Amino acid sequence: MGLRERKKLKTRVALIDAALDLFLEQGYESTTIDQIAAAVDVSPRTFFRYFGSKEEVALAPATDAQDVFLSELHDRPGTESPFTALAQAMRGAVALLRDGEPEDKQRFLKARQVVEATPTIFAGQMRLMLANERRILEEVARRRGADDLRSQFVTATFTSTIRVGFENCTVEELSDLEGMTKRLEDTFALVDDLMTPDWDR
Amino acid sequence: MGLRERKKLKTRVALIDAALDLFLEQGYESTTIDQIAAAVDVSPRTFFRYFGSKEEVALAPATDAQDVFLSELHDRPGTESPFTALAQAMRGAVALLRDGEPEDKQRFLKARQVVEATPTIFAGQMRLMLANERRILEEVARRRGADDLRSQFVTATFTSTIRVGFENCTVEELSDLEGMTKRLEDTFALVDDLMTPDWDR
DNA sequence: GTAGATTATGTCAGTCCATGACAGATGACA
DNA sequence: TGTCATCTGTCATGGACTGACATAATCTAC
Repeated sequence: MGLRERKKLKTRVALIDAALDLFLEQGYESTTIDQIAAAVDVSPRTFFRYFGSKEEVALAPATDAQDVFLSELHDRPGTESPFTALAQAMRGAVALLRDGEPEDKQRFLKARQVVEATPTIFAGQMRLMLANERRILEEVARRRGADDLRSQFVTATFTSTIRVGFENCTVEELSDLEGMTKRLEDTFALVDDLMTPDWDR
Repeated sequence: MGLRERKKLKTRVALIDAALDLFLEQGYESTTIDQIAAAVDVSPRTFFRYFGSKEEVALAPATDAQDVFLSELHDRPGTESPFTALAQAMRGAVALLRDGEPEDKQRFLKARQVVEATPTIFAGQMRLMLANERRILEEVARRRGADDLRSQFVTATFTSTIRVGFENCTVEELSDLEGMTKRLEDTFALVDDLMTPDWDR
């Protein structure tokens, strides 16, 4: 990797970190692009060369996490039922974060706090999840061998499950991956309980 | 109702109609507040006295529809299971729209087209639905006698069901309540199929 | 290492969304 | 009719974003 590429990556991460710290400190709305840019010592115009909007920088960690999830999903064995594969991919993504760089984990947790505290950002995350849902649907349809209403429902149920799991996290659990994992497992277990056997086949 | 009050209501509806027509004609992003205000012959500043943001005017019909739904939900008999009550309330809300003023119906369908065509507005609608979900959860928890994870899941499943039903609408079905109704019924039937008996009790 | 091509960055000007302040217009009501 | 409350327009401002252009940094080939 050349110097230029490394420098860009560094600036990008610096912008995300500066933005998240400012958002947590003084709130998303009252933080200006000028402040974020000044903290990293770049011009405001440069900020917009890295991120298309103020919202995008707040959602960058979530976006990255979703990419990790999708990559995990593609690695799941084809024998697993759709929902099992989705749940396992989620566990895999969380495990990667847990065993990875502490800085990445911190960044992810900070971003989650910002998302949770800011309605407009929360809506943006929903948009991300729905965009992702299309790619998840492809995988579900592939495993079930049918791109129909039922595949859509399986996919939407997974999205709901993740969402409800996250929503139940208390403030302290938001800064702790273990707590988040437990909430997710509880919700996965409930789905197993309420669905008819092979509902996702 | 006094003249002043009637005039305000008239201006509000005129702003919504003008905005929706412009959004459909030239797209949401490329429509300016100035254009909307000019079409109704008020100052741009006045627009913001009726709507807090450009997004709000696009979501006004959706907001009204959700209020109707909640009111229907409260009217459902207490003997119905939570999910049944939710589905029936939805049917009731659609029926009200079908049998009501043709203009209201047209406005609702136009707004749905704009929502469907504009990602940022779509995200906004998600935010609306999630805000509503809290009030729906109260009703579900009341009927089940427990404000727990399961009540949350029932509520989230309902939201997903509505969303999937709407998503499946083709472009022509978006301008036709009957088509939308059929999609919703298909999705309700699927839920009945995939869930264990009394899953929502 | 130097020249020339690429690409990143800063500066500047401009548009649009959104909000506060104030003054004038209009409906409400005794 | 006169007074009061409320609505509206005008003006000024700040902050998000974008296009255009010049400068500076990196890369590539020699």
